[in-house]
Amino acid sequence: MDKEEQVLMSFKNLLNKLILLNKTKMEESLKGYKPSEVHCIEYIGKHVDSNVTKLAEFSYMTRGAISKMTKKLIKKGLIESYQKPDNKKEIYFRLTEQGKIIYKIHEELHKEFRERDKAVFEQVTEEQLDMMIHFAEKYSRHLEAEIKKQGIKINQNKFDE
Amino acid sequence: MDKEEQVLMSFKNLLNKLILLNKTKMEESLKGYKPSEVHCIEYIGKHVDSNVTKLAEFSYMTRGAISKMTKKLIKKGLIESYQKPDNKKEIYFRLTEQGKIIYKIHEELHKEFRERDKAVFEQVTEEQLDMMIHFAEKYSRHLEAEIKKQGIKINQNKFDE
DNA sequence: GATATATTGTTGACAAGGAAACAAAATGAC
DNA sequence: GTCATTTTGTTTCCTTGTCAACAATATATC
Repeated sequence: MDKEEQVLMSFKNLLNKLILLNKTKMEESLKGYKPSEVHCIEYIGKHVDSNVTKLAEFSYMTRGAISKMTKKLIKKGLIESYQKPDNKKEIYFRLTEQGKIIYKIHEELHKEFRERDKAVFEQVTEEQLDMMIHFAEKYSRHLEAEIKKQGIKINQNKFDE
Repeated sequence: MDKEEQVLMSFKNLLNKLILLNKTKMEESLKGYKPSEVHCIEYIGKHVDSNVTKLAEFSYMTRGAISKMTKKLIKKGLIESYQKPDNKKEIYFRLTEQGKIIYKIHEELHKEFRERDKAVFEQVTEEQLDMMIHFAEKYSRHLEAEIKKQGIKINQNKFDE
């Protein structure tokens, strides 16, 4: 295995572990809420006028899946939908009071995770962090161009958090 | 969003795009074979005496899921199982001739992917690659320790390829 | 304006994978 | 040796998410 592959493998491994650990932690603090649901709440909490399509793109999931999930979140009373007077097609979401509580807890958890991993980040310089971000974004843009070239719809699944 | 978060977000984004693109490419070349199946074939091709448990650990999936998948792969004639005379419990897998063909095609695809992304890697130095690998592995080990501390079983899903 | 095309959200059928319970065998404790 | 514990693989039930078809609305073209 050469270095190119090694980089990607180590990233995959890292994120798998991170997902596993954080998911387990989250299930303790937020019993009854699935990671994908919390993820959805997080996005809605951070973006005004989020709708099914935008959520799907952000989450790398299909609109169908998001449609079902938002319905469930509405039923659970965590989000509510609304429309605008000049558009009868698009449906937007916002958090309910209960949803905001979940959002808050999730934020706290994130802080906890950061605290937990602080030691690791203390061992790299800011320049190194910048370098990695730059690399990942450059690579991302390269893939983005390839995806466009192929005419692939970004709707498939994977890697949330 | 601070830099710590930004690094992880950019990694997630990168891998999501990579998975999406490679998956689509793979579905063209290997019609009828799911990414998880190919992934499984890849592991079996690379490791002698692979069994359900090892495959599960490697793939971040449950033994149940792997058990079902290997059965399907056997039915499709891509792998075969065998046992050792001194162990009536463990069941090992190896590729059939047909499986080796799939393995080969997958290898070729990988080369193709590397070629496609060469330009990105040409813009970073070997030291930078080393640095990133080192960071990811260090972080991984940190999480590994945390996971052990919590007594979590590594069995959940996510991030293959 | 009218009409074709694209976008948005929804649904039902289906498949993949997780959780938990289980049997069989291996390992460990004594 | 015997008995308890652990490991391994399997199965059943259930949840999640994809796919594809669809209706409703919006946008583009003429």
